[in-house]
Amino acid sequence: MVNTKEIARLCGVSRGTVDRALNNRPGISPETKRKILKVAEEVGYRPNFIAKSLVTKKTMTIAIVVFDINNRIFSQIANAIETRARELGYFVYLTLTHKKPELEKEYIRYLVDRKVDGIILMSVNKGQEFEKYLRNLKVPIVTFGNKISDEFPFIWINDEKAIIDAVQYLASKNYEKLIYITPALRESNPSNNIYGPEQRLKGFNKAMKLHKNMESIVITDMNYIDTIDNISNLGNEKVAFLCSSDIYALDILKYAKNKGIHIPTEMGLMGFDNIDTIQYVTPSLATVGFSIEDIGIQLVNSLVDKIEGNEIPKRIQISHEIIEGETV
Amino acid sequence: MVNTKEIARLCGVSRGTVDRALNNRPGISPETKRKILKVAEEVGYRPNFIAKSLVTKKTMTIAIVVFDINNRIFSQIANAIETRARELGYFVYLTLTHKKPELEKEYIRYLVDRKVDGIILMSVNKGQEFEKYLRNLKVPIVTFGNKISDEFPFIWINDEKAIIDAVQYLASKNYEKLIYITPALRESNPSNNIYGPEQRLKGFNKAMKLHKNMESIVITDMNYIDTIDNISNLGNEKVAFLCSSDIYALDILKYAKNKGIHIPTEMGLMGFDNIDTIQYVTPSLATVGFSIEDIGIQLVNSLVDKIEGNEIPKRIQISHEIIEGETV
DNA sequence: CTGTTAGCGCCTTCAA
DNA sequence: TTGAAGGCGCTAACAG
Repeated sequence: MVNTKEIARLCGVSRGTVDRALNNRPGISPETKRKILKVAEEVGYRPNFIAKSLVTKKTMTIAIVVFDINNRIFSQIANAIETRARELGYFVYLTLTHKKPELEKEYIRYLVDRKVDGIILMSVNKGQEFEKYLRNLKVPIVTFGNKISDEFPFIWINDEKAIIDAVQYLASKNYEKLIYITPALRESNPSNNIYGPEQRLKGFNKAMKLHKNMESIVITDMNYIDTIDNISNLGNEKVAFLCSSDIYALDILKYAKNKGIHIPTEMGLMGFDNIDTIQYVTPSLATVGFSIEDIGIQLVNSLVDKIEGNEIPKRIQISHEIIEGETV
Repeated sequence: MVNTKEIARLCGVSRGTVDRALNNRPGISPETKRKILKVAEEVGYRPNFIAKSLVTKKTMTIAIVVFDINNRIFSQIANAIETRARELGYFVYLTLTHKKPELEKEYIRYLVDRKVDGIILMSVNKGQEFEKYLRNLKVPIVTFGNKISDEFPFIWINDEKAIIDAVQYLASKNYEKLIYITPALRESNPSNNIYGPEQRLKGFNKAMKLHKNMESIVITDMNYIDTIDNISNLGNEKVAFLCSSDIYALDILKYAKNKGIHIPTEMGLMGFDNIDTIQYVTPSLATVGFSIEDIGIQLVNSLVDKIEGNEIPKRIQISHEIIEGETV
């Protein structure tokens, strides 16, 4: 691979002049510039981005750090992030933590060693120690899904309000008893960051105070299907299952079909996230939707803003809406 | 950020010695090594990966270049690739081409400028010019999905045989007429690489020669639902729809439900890919399955092998299987 | 065992 | 307008 030194030799000029020609810097005659560009073209010159990064201290690289992308919602976000980042000239590292706090810390560390310009993070870690860890890294960070603290910009919906709206919607459909499914709460280690699910649960509890005539059960079990199976008295009241994520709702839908339980006459069902998978199921699933793509775009916009030294908002709230469906 | 020069100064030794301590290189006394490591620890020294890459000419980075990851199958592959790559110490760039040939070429070029060690590619481009382009880049490449040529290692199932098996399976269920759905064939520009869909169609045509008593129609239209709607005579023979991808099958399933067409009594339906989405639909979709995770792992293994200078097989064939379902 | 020197390929400053 | 020199932070080769 030919470098600027070689081009300088070929053109009989100095490397500084070659640099001026190649990077449109002032202080060079049109002729020599033309000549240099011509030679560069001929020999197929390509700048070494690594060398450039070493001196400019800019890698034009950001990283997305997330559990995994098997869950639709994360792959959709990653897709949006990559697309927007490329528009702004950034390449993106994909980094999966598999919900392991130590791995997450290690990977973030490595990314900083690699001099990424910024990080988009859905964290498994939380707490003061972690905040200090991130702070010391001195790398621009924006977060989504699981908030870390007010210090790190958070771009997401209002989970609490969204669940309240969902409950309100179910109430308007005359349900008398709600069973809230949120397995994440027990599934993960207590030291893990589960801000999202926590906010949603908080919303649920608040909502129940607003609807005092409604009964409620909260299931935090990963074997929620078994648990449901044991609550066999679906008889007396009009009951609905509200799930903290569509994937659980889909599971329950499947269960109900197998059991021959008719939805929505025998039980109501509502999800959350509006992942694209649900468009293929029948009856169509009621859920809470929001623009995942918008989140991805805003994450990148904010991060790049921060990278460029601007102040950015600590919180951007994405709007949500109730998606009606045949399951309620 | 402190560097080796600073540590050398603090320890009163030369940078060479510091390097020996930090990188476990021989030729250093245990004491000085201990001392240097201690100081490095204290000042929170972190190696600059960019600088290191510049001299070693290794970035420990690979890239995955693919259309997008909205399609489940690609996000599953990307997930597997990232996971395996991290195990081997590589970070991965996610690069989406949105099926635009020029973008793909440009991005690959940039990745090479960034000195990625290798590329995992599902190509939109094809042809001799493109092959030459890749060859000149002199970067290790492995491919999946759309083969480019025998020159570039290809890790994938045998699409042709898989469709033949699918037809065989449908024949065993006594279907008399098959309608093959493969919109990709017309959806994309003729100069695009659609090796996968082409192989599958080839398999379908071959299979039809083996089953001369069966009728067949091939629909290459993106508006296949409309087309199907016009073929209203589902009356006489026992007919099945075979789709080149599960996403089309899911679409048809939805259509049939809306139309009140009963599956499988009034028509059979079979997909391809076995994406995880289908586990939630009823009736359960018959399809062709294979280990997507295995493909991801093998892609990384092969690429890294090649990066390390070893010869790797030009073709690794992943096995497939018929997944039975209630739709046939 | 340790220090010195010379790069990797680029950018930046200062002189000429 | 151009050239020369120095440095980004690290590795590598050769002396001592």
